[in-house]
Amino acid sequence: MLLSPLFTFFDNYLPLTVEEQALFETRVVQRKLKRKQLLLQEGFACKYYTFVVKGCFRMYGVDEKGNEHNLQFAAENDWIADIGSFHSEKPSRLFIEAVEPSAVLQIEKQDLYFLYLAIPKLDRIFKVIIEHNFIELQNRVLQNISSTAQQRYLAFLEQYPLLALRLPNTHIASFLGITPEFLSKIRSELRGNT
Amino acid sequence: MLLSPLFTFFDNYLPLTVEEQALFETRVVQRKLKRKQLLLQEGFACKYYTFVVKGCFRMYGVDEKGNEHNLQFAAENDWIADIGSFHSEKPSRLFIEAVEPSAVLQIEKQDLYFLYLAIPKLDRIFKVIIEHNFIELQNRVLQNISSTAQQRYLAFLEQYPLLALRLPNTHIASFLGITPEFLSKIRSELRGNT
DNA sequence: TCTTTTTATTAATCTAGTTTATTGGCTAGC
DNA sequence: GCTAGCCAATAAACTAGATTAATAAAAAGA
Repeated sequence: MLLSPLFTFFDNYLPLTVEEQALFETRVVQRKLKRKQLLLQEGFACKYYTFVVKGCFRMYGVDEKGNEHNLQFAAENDWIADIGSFHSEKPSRLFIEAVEPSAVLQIEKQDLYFLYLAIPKLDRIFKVIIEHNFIELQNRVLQNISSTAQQRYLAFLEQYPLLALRLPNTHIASFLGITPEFLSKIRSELRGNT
Repeated sequence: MLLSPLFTFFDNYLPLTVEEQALFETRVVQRKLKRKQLLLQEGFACKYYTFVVKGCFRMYGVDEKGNEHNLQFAAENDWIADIGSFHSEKPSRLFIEAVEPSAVLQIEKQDLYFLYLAIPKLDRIFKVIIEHNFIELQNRVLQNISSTAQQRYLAFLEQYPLLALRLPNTHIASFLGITPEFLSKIRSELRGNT
């Protein structure tokens, strides 16, 4: 069944009953995306909370010079959305793009709000999910303000070994806040090449 | 009354009933701190979720060279805790220090968990609080990977004008991920001095 | 008020990371 | 199985920001 990865994911927090799952199912839509297809575009409100079933996404901002900066990646069993824009319905400043051919489940705001009321434990579940994401992000900020690019790259490899294999280095460099050229230099130094 | 700032704070999300407030009161302790006094020390578990009634705190990590890196500030009506350590009860890698003489309200883990069960809307409230903090942190990460130190300093002044007046520049520099000397240079450039 | 500790500033030198340009290898999609 | 458009690597010149050191200014607290 299509939603089973999502319910399995919830099982890690608080399992939903069969009735709750049925209710959830009526409010979720599935979608498939090709490589480079956008889930969210700057200037538009983020309409969906998205759960990744298969594939990989990146959320990024574009600066005044036109450079892209990867803020977040999301692969299987991750959620991705511009949460601020989702709740406020204001235009987002971010993009979300499929890095690979992907499959997702999406919930609209009105449906998520309905589900929060109908299934109170969802407040608890999403509170814990976002707490986890918050902790991860806090570690990243601490890394950013206290470590060199090489240390951050090594930490990235350690924390996301599978993502590191799937993503082009240029996306990893952008996530780390350095240029692809400098990442290339770091990699060659780590290799020990002259 | 001592807890009124906290209940006023909750009113911005979902107001507590008088009964709920009374219940809350039995699980909260107040505490006063002198300048430089620690709420949390590296190596110890973070025992409390702390709400700042008066004063100002900084949460920071110390790197292998002994340099401090400010991860977060918290002033009146902010919450502060090492959330990961609080839930897991594992030793924290962070410090929380009073930057000014301060007054706080604190909840222990067992009490917070009790309150989550007794007052279900607290799940909702804390979900929204942490969502706000998450969005703020995400903006900061995007800034860190995409802007120069000067741009980050100007953004800090704009976003936290009052904090900028209360905090020594050395703490602001550490928050921005630069040295105090370089912040001094930025400030002199902004002043237009030769 | 006075003393001690903390904080801000300046300047010279050094380095991590950027910019720009060029090359060759891949791989997606036809 | 070709071909166009990515993507990785390298290198030289350049710049944002770190480091070191020394002095001035300002708060804290008693």
